[in-house]
Amino acid sequence: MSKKKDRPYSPYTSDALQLFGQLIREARIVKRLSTSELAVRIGISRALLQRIEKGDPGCSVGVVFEAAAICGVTLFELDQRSLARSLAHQSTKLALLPQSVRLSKAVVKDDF
Amino acid sequence: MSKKKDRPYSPYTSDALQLFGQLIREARIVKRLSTSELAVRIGISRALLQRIEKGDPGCSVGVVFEAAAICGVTLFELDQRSLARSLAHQSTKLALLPQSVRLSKAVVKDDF
DNA sequence: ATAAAATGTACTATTAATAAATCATATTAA
DNA sequence: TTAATATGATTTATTAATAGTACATTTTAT
Repeated sequence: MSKKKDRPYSPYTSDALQLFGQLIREARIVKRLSTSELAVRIGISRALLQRIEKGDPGCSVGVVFEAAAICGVTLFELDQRSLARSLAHQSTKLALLPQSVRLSKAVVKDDF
Repeated sequence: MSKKKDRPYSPYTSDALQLFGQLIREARIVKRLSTSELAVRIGISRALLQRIEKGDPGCSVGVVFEAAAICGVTLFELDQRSLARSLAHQSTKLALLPQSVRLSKAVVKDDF
């Protein structure tokens, strides 16, 4: 049976997921943690951690990021402080952009 | 009511999720795409895209990465080819590590 | 100013993620 | 080698994610 959604993912997404999972797995092994031990630290089941390490796209992004954080795998190649600063900066930048996107009709009366 | 799981996320994870969502939002606006238009391209509902842009940790990592990919937001700051190469390299590296982690008993008879 | 359109929320039904338990297999310290 | 243990895989019950819809609000081109 197996009624899973089977969403189409781009190769870029699939590769990124796999790479991310492998980075977590490598970090875990280097730290000499078993899947059970790490799962407990993250607060998830061992089965879920195994899916994360395999790059399963169905895992929630929060637990995947948390697993990375606890393993010491950086996100955006930024440490905690740099990440906080980037977020603040990005928030400011975003506030300056238009709040809603609408297509402007007739560019400039379509001149010349 | 409201029986949501309420997992504890570290500040690092929360910040990373928010930043990621904002990068996607910025890219969408710069490309002059409405949330509806982008959602269609990603193949998800508009509501889900809005949760992604807000940095909701409950979204599945696959759709979040796919949204980024379609918006042109890079993962690991790598383009498609570099990402594929990194994955290949990481796979090789991982194959050289021990397949299972076990704690070696009695470090050195606990001497000091 | 105003009207059209985008965004923000909220609700429900359906589908999928997750935890927990179990068993089989693979791995490694001794 | 072998015995202990980690890993892989599966199954079931529970909980949460997602799509779809609708409606209120905000935004912006005119």
